Amino acid sequence: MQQDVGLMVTTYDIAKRTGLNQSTVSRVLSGSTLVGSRTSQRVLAMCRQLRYVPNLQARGLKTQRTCALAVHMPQGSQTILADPFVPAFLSGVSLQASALGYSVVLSYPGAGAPAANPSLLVKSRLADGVIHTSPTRDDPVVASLIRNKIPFVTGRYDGKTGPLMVCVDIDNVHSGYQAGKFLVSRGHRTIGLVTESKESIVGQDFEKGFLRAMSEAGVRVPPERIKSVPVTFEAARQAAREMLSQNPCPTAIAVNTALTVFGALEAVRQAKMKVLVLGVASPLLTSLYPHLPRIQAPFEDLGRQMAGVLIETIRTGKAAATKMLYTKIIDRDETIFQEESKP
Amino acid sequence: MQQDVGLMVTTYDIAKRTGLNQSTVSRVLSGSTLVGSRTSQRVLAMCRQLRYVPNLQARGLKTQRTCALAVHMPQGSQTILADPFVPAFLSGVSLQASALGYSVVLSYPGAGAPAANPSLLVKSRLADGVIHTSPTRDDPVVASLIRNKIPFVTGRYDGKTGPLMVCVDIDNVHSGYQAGKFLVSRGHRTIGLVTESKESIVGQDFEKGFLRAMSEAGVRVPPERIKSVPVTFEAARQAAREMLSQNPCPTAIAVNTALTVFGALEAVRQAKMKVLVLGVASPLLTSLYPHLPRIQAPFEDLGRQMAGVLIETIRTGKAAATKMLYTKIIDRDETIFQEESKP
DNA sequence: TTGAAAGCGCTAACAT
DNA sequence: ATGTTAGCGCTTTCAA
Repeated sequence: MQQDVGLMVTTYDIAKRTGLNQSTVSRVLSGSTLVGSRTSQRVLAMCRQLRYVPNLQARGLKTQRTCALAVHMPQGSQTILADPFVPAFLSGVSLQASALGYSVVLSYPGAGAPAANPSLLVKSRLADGVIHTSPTRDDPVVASLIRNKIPFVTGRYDGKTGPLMVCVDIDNVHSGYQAGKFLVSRGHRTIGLVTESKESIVGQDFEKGFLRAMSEAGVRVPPERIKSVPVTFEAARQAAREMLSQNPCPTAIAVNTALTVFGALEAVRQAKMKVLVLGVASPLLTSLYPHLPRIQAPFEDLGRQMAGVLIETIRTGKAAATKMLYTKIIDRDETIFQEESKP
Repeated sequence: MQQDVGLMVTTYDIAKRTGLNQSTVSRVLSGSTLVGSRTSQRVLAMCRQLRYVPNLQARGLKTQRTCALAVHMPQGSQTILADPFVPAFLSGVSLQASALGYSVVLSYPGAGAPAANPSLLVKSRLADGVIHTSPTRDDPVVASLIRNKIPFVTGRYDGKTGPLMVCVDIDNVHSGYQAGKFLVSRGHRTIGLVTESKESIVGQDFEKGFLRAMSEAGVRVPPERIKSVPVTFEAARQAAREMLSQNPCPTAIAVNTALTVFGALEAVRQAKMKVLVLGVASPLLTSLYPHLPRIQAPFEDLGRQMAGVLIETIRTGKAAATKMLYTKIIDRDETIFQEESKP
């Protein structure tokens, strides 16, 4: 039995105890092939015995890598504090990162020096690249990342791109299209749409896909049946209520965020009408309304993919290809609706 | 204007360009007083000009610190993926950490080598200490942390403690007590209780506080009016439904998790009864039922406090004092209910 | 196949 | 008040 010394065990200690050179120990640990299998055994055994753990700071200083990803959360604490997808997303990032030998550092804006600026996170050698969730239009953070030649991945972005920048996002055009196709396939012809405000690319894309599906089905959607609202329960309820008082009244309403669905559902409930609401799934939605079809957005997978693609970019030194993820529509019987043609 | 070289700017570069010694540059940057204010100016100016960013790996290797905290998330991906408080908690941790000059690394279990074991996170010099959310009974992670002399902070813990271990938690006895007092003060005398399963310390504490309030008010609570359920919507709905069919029927039900409230509310709705449900607040609860009193748990503050206390422990080398945080009851008119005496 | 030696960028004695 | 020097623990040439 080995006593637990408080001091750190180094490769030098392993070398001393095995009678080998410190660099040989290092070779064994980095899996070098140019080392005898006998010595390799001895070294490995001693590492276990002394509970050797490599010092990542020392390794990183030498190799100029950190093997860490920084996740930069969006501004607007209000939104982000309540976002039900943050846990799933972070879990995806973290699992994929650690599967590829990377760790994850978190960066919320609003505070201390390096955390505020993602570029500094990399320049100060806290991470090798940045996951920048939800870019704004002409995002200054994106500009800074490009200017500083930082490998990073972000969502769909319309502005200037860079050689180490990758976009991975959920395809909201596809999502809206599928939602539309689904409702049509279930016999609906008078369909309302509640999306987040016009500013949002997410909302715009969803609407575009939705309208394409309508047009393919020969369904006309008058402007009063499309409402863009702030992402709040109350705004969504108002919008849906107005829609329900129209003539003709929609038989279904599509909603593109996980929060606003509840507002629309409440409006329907209060109006005591039988109108189908098709919205983005959250665990709570399924609990509250178990027999409702829903749009399932792959947030954990988004985290996984972003981490994977970023690591690839870091390793190869050139941007991986843009990647799109697709939402699924889960029907009330838990089957998956899939319209073949993607827009 | 300075051209943007891709290479890293070091203190040596600053020294060369100012004609000073590299160690003098280092002194200036670490705010040493034994340096002339003239030279200090020159150095700082040159640092700005060359956009110098300190290399934290090098600094850490030398100082044997990382200035980073590891946050270790609990097991059971199902729960954690849906937990609405994760974002608020992480934001609190991150903001407080960066305010004190620390960064945050994330560790979800279930994957790669160092991430799985919080002790290794510190031994591999990825962090100086660990935030271990929600310990289990006789938690092996806690044991490992103690054994390895790792500074860490966790929730309320009954088992063996260690010299670098701190507990910070929300006082659930107090929470249950306040909930009980509040309901009594509003005239209720027949009150049901739905808590999470008997195994959970959180649930036990809440029940203890609740019963104390009842006993102080001279209200007897028969066992059938207390139900411990798994933290699911369905289980809570069942439990509440049974309770509503009892005779006498409760006029109020207290619920101690943010998810199960919805189940209880649904049961009340379906029974078409006017029974008050007092549960833990989530953003969605306030949206869906705006005119309901609620128990507000300070999760962002919990993150802040855990980070603060952990950093203190790291810096001083001895455990900070245990700290308790209190929930608040927000009444329907948004005022805060506060019973003076704390249990 | 292994050893010797240099050095990543920084801090912190120690010397001046 | 500033310069000199020695490492922190590791990887990686270059020799042997």
